[in-house]
Amino acid sequence: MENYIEGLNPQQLEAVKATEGRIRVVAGAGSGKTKTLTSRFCYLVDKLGISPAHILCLTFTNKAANEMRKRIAKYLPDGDVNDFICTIHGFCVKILRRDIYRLGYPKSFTILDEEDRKSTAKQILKELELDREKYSAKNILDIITGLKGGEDYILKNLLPCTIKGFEKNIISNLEDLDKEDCVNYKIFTIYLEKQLKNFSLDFDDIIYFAIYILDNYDEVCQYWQDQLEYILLDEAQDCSDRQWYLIELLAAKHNNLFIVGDPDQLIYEWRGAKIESFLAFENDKTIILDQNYRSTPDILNVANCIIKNNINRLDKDLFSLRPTGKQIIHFHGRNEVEEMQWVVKEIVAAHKLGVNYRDICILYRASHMTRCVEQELIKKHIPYKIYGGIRFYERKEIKDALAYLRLVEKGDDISFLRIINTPSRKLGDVFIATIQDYATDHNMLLYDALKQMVDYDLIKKESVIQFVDLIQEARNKQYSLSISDLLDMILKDSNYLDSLRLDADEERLQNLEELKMSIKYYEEANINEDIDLGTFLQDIALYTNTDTDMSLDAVKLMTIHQAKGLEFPCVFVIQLFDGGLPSYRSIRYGRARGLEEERRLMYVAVTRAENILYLSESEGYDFASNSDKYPSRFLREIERTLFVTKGKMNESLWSETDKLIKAFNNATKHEEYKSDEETFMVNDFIEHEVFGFGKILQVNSDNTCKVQFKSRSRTLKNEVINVIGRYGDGAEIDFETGLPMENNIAEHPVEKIKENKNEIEIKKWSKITHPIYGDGVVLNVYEHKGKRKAYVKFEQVGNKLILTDYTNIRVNKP
DNA sequence: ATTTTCGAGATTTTT
DNA sequence: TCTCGAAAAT
Repeated sequence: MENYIEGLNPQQLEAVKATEGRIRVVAGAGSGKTKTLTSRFCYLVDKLGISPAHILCLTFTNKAANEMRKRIAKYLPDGDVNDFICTIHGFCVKILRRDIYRLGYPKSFTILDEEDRKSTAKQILKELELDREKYSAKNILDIITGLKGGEDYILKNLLPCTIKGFEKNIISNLEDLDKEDCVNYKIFTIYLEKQLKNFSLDFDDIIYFAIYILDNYDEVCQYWQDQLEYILLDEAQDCSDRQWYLIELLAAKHNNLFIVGDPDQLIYEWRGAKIESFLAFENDKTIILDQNYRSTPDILNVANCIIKNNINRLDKDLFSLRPTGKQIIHFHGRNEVEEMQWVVKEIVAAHKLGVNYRDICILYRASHMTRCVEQELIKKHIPYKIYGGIRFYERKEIKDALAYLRLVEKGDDISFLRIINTPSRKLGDVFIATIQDYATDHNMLLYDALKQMVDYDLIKKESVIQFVDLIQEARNKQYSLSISDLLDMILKDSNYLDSLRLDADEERLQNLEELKMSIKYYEEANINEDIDLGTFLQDIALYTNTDTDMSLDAVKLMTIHQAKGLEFPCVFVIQLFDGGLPSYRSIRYGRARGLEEERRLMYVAVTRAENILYLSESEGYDFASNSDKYPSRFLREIERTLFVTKGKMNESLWSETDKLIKAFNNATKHEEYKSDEETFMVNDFIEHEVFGFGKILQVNSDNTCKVQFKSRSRTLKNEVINVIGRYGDGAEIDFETGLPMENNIAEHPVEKIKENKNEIEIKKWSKITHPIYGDGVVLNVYEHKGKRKAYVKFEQVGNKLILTDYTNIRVNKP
């Protein structure tokens, strides 16, 4: 039982044992992040006697959650696996299942995946007869995501309006909007209407609705805050603002929030993650894990070379104590085929030397890049498996099968439209339009409309009557049959299986068998729980990956995004041309932020490798960016001595890359990274997220400062430092406490706060009480970036905090 | 009314 | 290479 602590290094151990308060761990790639998290979980249960039911452990992917659960189960003898090791979305669904009835939604609300959203968007295109030149399905979804992410949705209470009368609410705002916005809001309204009609939430809504319920129903909020004594958050750098808001809300009572992340591995900026959120996380203690146990020093050197070109980051160099390994190889192909032939040749060679296929991974930026490697792998009869790509639950036959189940359970329009003519019942657009009209006239769901029309003898088509009979029968048997038997019945009676057999579609049939197996497995795993069809469908909607058999002895192919958090002895990063990685889409118009995110992606790719790293690219023409291919600028950033180039390469290609870099630099929008109008002055006392307290020695013209920290001075970007005080010339700082030495102190600012209509001063040495942190002493009051801040030492927390919100503070009489 | 065929145009990343 | 829509064929 004790052994979960074995083999931890001092920093990891510190992170495990710092159980109370807000702890931030900056965990570099391969620094034993998962190990630290699992050990901490076990420590909480084992040493502090906390029930796993009171520990929330949030991850970003199901894969990570499963891995975590598996590892923890190994140490906790009872097999005491709890429900609260899950993804953020998974946890929000738990919140919603319990309390969404308050918003008038059924417990078995539907979860829409991307394809469902897309088909809804297409309906809207048709209904509004939008100009196809101007609007596409993707376009519409972007508008909707944008509006949902915008302030209006939550703040102006549009979200609860999805329950009733939202239309009025939105339309009343229309007059203020110019024409284009008007169309956007119209699209948005119709989308919400469709969602409401079917009681369906998309992935974003899952988070927003959970926040809404917690914000508006105090007893619900209390319930969860009480329950969750400790919260652990994995991959914290990829949290969006909304997710942060949710997590902070959940943690507000016990305030034991432990976050682990690596700013250098932030690769979801495009989904709302902000590097600043992680850097600005207010914390009692920051622990840095910078020893890498995964990779050889050679590989780490390459990674460090690349990532240090990012300006907006924490300056930390990973080190490895492993012996020097195999040199990194770069291959240049004259064309794509040559590149892939070389990759496959190296795989064959490695395999002959005893490397298992399963230990080899091929990484790429975009999923369509698999094509060319696949061809070569097939030719040489090398087993391989693509992870992601068309995922299991996104396959047509699986979605069809699940749509049948969903139609039985809920009768929603999206499922209905998906399978009403699958397999073919010889029904076309005209037929569906009549049903749609009927449904609109009577304000009904499409399926209900169809059923009524059949009941009233308005439809006499045999195939349709059969269809309705089938669904009705399935509904009758819904509670008496197991889910797998129910599915069996539906697939047989609907002739879905027969239609596949007719096409001799062996693979699809096999996939359906696999689905049945996984349903059986699900039923067995939850045998004690009261699962119904609705719960099952929600669970499966979140579970987009099968990612089970990682053990299969086959070469792995995946996107870099999917490889996050994984490691492989041998890694190939392919298609490293400029425009591929960095992707031309991210860096056009000179987007500096875009380029930095791509660079982090490259960093993630390189740091997946344990022993051997291959980097390959080739000449030719790229359809996507409409340009010739040249080596990636990231290859250019690697010191030449750190890798060897193979293949016939004309050195002049590098200068083409250099031209691209130059063009980019000319177009770069530097204002993205411009610091605030903050003035930094020599002798200002500052605090840095990681290096702690320091004093400014020198202010440079390029938005950097030279800062004296305890043991050494560093030159840092202004953005990453925080002024905490200004005490006049010659003042000295205590590097431990951040306080000025007693001599030479200039005047202290005084902050006035309102309490019960009376103004009360807080100033240095004021004693205050905070609702969460308890009693504390004010060490300093200052203004930073236009915001009032108090620097306070709290007794209970045992550390100092910067407070920005005084609303709940009580000042104690001296 | 449905299915097949053909050609043009587009291609990131995920819960 | 794949996807989508329109036109032709069934």
